[in-house]
Amino acid sequence: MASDRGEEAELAKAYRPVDVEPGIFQRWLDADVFNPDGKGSRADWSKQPFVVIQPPPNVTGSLHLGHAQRSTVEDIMTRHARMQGRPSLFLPGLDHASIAAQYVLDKRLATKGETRQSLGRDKYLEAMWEFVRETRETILSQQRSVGASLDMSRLRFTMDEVSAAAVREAFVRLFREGLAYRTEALIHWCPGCRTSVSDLEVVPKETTGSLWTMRYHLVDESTGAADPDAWIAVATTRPETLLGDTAVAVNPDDPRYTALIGRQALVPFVNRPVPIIADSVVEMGFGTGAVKITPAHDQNDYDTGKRHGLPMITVLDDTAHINENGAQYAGLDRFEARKQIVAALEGQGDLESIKAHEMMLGRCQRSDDVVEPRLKTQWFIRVAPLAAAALEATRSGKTQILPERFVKVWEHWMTEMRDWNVSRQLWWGHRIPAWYCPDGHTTVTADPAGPPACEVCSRPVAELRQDDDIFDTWFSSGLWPFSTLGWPQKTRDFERFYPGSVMETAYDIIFFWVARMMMLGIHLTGEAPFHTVYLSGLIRDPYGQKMSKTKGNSVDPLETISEVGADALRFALINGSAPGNDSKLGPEKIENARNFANKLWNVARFVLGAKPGSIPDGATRQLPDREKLGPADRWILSRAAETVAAVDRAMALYGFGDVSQILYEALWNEYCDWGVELAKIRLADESLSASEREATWWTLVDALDTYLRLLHPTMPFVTEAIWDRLPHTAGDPKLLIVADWPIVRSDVMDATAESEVASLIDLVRAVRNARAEAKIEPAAWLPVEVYVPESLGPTFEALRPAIERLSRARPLTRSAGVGAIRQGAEGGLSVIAGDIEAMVRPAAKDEAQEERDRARLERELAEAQGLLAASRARLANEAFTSKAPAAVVDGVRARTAELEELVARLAQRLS
RNA sequence: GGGCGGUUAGCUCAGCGGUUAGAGCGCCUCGUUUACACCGAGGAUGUCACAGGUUCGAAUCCUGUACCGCCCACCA
Repeated sequence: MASDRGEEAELAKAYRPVDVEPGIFQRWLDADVFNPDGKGSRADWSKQPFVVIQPPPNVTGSLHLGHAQRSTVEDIMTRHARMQGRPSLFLPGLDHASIAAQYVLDKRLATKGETRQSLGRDKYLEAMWEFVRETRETILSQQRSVGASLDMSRLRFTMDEVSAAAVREAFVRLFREGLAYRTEALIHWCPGCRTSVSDLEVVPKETTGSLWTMRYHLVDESTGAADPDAWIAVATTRPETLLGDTAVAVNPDDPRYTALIGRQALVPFVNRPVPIIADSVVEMGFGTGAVKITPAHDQNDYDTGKRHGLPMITVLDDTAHINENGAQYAGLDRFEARKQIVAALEGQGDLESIKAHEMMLGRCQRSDDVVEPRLKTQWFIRVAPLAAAALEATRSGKTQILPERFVKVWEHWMTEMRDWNVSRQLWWGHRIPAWYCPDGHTTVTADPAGPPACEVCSRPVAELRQDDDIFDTWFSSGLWPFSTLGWPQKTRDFERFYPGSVMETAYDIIFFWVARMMMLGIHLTGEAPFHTVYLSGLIRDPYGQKMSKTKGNSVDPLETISEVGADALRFALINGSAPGNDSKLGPEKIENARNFANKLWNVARFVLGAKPGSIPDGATRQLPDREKLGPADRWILSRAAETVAAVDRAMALYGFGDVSQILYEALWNEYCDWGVELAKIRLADESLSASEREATWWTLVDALDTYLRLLHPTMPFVTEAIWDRLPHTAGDPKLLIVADWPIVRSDVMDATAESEVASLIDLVRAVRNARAEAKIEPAAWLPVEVYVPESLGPTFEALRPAIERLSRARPLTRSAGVGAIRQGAEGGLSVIAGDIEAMVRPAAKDEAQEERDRARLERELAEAQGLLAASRARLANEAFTSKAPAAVVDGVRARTAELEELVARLAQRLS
């Protein structure tokens, strides 16, 4: 393709992404430009490296729109930095996603009649590795199809050896510092996944349950037996846990129960006498005001139990069946046990009532099973000191959170966070490097071979037993920004690329991931892992719902890419979206983006095809000689320079949506609609010298070159394809991806050209408007007389052929004064555009047409008068003139004068 | 229960203290001028949710209200 450069490249009439994109990606790969150390890299190592951190997608996953959007944002930042010459790293990776991967694999095994348990740990892990080998390429290739310029030479997987070493090292350090500890505590248990999960993995869901009110008979103090006539009624949503009850609690201030405090109640079925205790957690107004306390199966009760030193009786096993402590209910599933217990209570007359009850029920994020609080011995990370350091980093500005409104959420959460349970009773993940000896000592080591012996009593390793559990996936994800760079080794990459620049992710994993990276990163490396946290919004369907395959409302990014191309998809995902805001993506938006890609493609076709024959093929691009330029040329160059400045400003604020909008408007409304249209006429103007026509063409090329550079991060494929065919300067690299980001060229900024050309564009618009409103045959050429102020004369003359053609004016005559035009107004269409006045002369007298024109002028007059009145009223307001800034007051004065002038002119035309 | 967003043209959204509130789509009228009908020219459409307040000036800032959405929270 490179060899086509300069030749008359035949381009398809419509932009066809399929013809263009695969080849381009391959060219980038061949040139080795994604790797900042690659042979095609033009990285300037004296500049601050740019490192974007992406959440590594799940190995078993496939691309959805959320990924596509994030990859796009990350890629835009990376490409932008790369073009600025900064060594830029966009590191690809995969997450092993313990629980999610096991969930998927288990389902798969189930179709073959196998289970995790039937295979056993080793076989299961083998199966997992095999599975992961199959799936891992999918998501990576999908990311590439969006155009993500990932440096594949640095691909990392959270289960690779580098990551494993980091996990062990991190854990050992935390353990030695007392920040990792093992204890029995109440944790969330998912009976479906058969593992504990962290607080975050429990999703509370609105559920209609029942509130059962049941009687616990009091223990007769003299006989020690249940008193059939005395009871305390308790309300519960979980009757089956009564098997594990060890108290009944009432509020100490509740007069109804004061007399009962200190007495014993008998738990049904298990016939356990338990104390009636007083605790202020009990709400007097709820239920009966008396609560059964099951410390081993409820967070609240656990706390109450701790406060009162109550026994904790576990009645559920790993599969949520009643265990041996459940008397006759042992072996029953929790819900079956509930049913039977309720029935039994009712049978013995101890069930007072059943009421429907709205409540929040915790379910497993992964399997949707109802999560069971229960006691387990697990490893925890002491979070308070880590969170404090993370908070310090955001408060001091070492790490900035965008958009800012998330800071409050962040602060709140980091302040309230409970210790993090990192043990998982799963197999796919990093096994906890802790060994226990029969004497109860714990030995922890980073050595992959394990410890030689118990570090307390020196028992040989053979007598030690390694912890069966693995770490929560987020523990290894939390090390991602540095484990990927080889930490704890002081590698070259770690030195150069840590800490990262921007961490990009959707706001829904701010706690799961961002918080953990911050805490672990600061603690283990001494530095916050990134300077900026950029939080993206979620992509929703056109109805604002989360997309999901089961709902059938999901847009498949790959399908979209095959239809409209990655560029259009990227543009659609970025345009009109603001950081942290959810955005909706429907077919219209994608179509609009596709149209934009096509527009760009076609204007490039035009420019390439319009090359004057006097310019040899393969000529080097040069900035045209300013002397040879027409006003429209100066205008377009100036507009392009202004656009560079505007894009730079938006980029600095991470306003990628703004960037896309600025470029959309500049390219379509300015460059295509006027720049190219004006240039066409000049290019065909035989009265100009060849060098002048060449200068106009070079201007088009120059501005297009600028726009392509600016647009490249957002739409890498089309821009690369077009740029390839455009003439280049000697210093240009072969590929746009490594070309220099445009600098703001103040030397081509030209305020005079901008305002003069804008005035004449307004004139053309006004003439067109008058003609259309009067319903004049669009194709008709009509004589137009025009008056332009003296100062505009030269520009007007230079653009005369263009104005003629674009406003279909023939002949276009210039009148010496306004008066002359106004005098001959009879039957003509009056046009006022700023300082310029014109008169369009229809071929024949047409009463209806005149009437329509008059109506138009009257409307314009009324409008101008309204505005004038408003302006005058403002100036008449003493408070305004004295208090508003001088510039604003002057602006209104000038505006008023203009309006007065306009009103006078319109009135004169109508008289 | 606490917190955070949102409420702007028929639809989706941008604008977040200063002239006449914008875009895309849709709609209406025209149009095959040799880049583009995935196009061009022109047009219509808004008490910027509501009520107060601050200000010379409010869609924009403050307070409250109403809906909608999300996040956090141990009423069993």
